[in-house]
Amino acid sequence: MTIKEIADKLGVSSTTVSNVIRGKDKQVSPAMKKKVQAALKEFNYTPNIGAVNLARKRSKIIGIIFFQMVNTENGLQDPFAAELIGSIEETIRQAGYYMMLYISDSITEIMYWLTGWNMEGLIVLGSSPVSRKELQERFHKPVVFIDSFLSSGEQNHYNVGLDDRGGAHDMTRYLLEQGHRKILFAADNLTNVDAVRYNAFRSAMKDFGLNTDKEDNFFLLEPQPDKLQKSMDTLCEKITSYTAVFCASDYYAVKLIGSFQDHGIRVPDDVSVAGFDDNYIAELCRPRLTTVHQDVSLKGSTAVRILTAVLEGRYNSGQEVLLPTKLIIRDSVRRI
Amino acid sequence: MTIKEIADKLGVSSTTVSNVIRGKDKQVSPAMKKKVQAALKEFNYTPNIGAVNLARKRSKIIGIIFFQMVNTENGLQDPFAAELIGSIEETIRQAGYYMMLYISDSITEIMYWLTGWNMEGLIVLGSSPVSRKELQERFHKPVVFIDSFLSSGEQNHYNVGLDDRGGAHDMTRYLLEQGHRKILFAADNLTNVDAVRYNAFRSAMKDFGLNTDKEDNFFLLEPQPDKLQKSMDTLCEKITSYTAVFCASDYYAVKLIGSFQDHGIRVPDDVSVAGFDDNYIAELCRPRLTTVHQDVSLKGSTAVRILTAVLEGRYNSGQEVLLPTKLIIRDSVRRI
DNA sequence: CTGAAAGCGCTAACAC
DNA sequence: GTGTTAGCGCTTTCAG
Repeated sequence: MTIKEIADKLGVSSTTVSNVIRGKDKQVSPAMKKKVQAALKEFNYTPNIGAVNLARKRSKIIGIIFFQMVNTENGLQDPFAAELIGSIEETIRQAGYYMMLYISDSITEIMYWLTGWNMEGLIVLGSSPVSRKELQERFHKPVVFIDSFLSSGEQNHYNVGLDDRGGAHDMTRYLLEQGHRKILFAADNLTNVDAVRYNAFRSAMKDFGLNTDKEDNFFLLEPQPDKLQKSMDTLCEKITSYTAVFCASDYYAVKLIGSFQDHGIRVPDDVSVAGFDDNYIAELCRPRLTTVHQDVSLKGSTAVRILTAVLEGRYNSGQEVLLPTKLIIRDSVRRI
Repeated sequence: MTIKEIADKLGVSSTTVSNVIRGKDKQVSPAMKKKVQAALKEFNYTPNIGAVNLARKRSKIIGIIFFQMVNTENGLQDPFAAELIGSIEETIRQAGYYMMLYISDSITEIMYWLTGWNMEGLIVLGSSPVSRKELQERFHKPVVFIDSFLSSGEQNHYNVGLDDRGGAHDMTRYLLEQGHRKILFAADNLTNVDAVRYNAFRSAMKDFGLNTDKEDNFFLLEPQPDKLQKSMDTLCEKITSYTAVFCASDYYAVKLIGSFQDHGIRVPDDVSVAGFDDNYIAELCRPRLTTVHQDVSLKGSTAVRILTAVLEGRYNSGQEVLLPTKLIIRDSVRRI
């Protein structure tokens, strides 16, 4: 059922129908309005969104893209990405936009998709720095990154991140307060967010006058599925000289607790373990994980809100938003 | 850069340009073809997909919808949904379609979205039976359900599910072989997939000449966040008369193992626990979970493959596809 | 082999 | 108030 068909049935022009549809009421008589509205209802009219977009030269589509991260399987597997997408979808829908998802690391493909659909804006998860620059050059609409870092002078780009610094600092302080001195930080890389977390850990240690030597306080986990177990085992052997390990994510923390258990090392009796993120596994495992909480849904909705505000010309805050963290004390760290 | 602009620059008609773009080579001279292709490259032409769709009266969009399930939070939180979406996206993209995601349980909203975007097909996750019938009446294009059930005579609808029956049967057999006789089945409902699993459990028990009384072998978990812990506690108190519990999902199994531990009940020494799904938590927790594996990514890609095959008129298998399960024996069930 | 013209469903000046 | 008309960017007859 098209506007024209409705108009014909009513013996009026399509402009009139279009006008009442779009609420340009002032230009149409009350009687006509009633009549048209009745017909609209009767024939169950639904606008062809594509046609509207073509005519209005916009799309109301917000693209969500995953730059696939290296060394990682299907990025959507982890609950973090899932919750994020869920909250993004909800916020987009409520704002009257539509969402298209694309997972790729080919800038060519991405650009084709972006311009082909005339996307109004973009939300990027897991940005890789390489393609990042090209994006900047070839896509001239607002883009909001999640957990990324803006370069200086980056126009029309926004970022919603986490106060990783504060979170890691708080956790380190807590470990120190519980009497721990020999603490190991474990992560699978030392870039982006993980670097921030590690540096905050380090600086908190330093403030306490403790050893800050990377050789001594950092352990690199190999993320590849076939190598991860081996690095966990290595860590288990090495652990005797430490009383606590602070993992860059809950996933690794829980995995590590399991490995410790397999090696007959008790948590937290023999060694304490702390995580980061407060995933749903943090409360599922035993001992329950002491970790740093972040509000993932808020991250997603914030990203969308910034984007829509920019699109509608009503954004006036900074390009960078850092969400707060919260220390969650459970059972995997003990006082010594 | 539009077709017309390119055509003007080259001094040819837009039809010619369009022809080479669409590979209608036979109708255009090799020389012309080269020339146009060069221009296309030079000006970095990208078709306006919306315009193409309008002209061709199709959309190449496949809609993915979540009927929000009752009693459940953001459905996307769980890793199952996440992995599913990931594999669906990948398969859709590779098949040359686009994906739009929508989470809603309002049939009105859904219909608006579906017809407004002229979706070519639909994949439904977590269907609720109510809206299901309306969908059937109002959307006359192929829809593939995941983990649902087709009513007889349902036209143009497909379902990809799991051999839940076989999986639950295998697990029950295994528990019996390990010497268990008093087995409790725990789930948060007795509909859909969970009903199939429970019935298969029951029938395997019956085949073994064992008690099949629901009062005695079924425990209802209250899924609401504030009530779940209480039902877990109740289960823990009740457990003395059983030697094993078979949970309808890994999530509950792991949660239950934690609760048992909290109550000083050892798994698998005091009681065995089995799960279903083989989530990534199944290998993360301790003891590692004995469970029934399903290939979630395959589920997603199968759904998309069926849909695209139907759309392209090359589907000739049944409306119902049941994916196989596999028994995964780990450490949460012991021989008694 | 190439091009003119109509049309996909809708919007937006601009007349009447 | 209501209708006419010209597009939005592309495809697709149908002539030449």
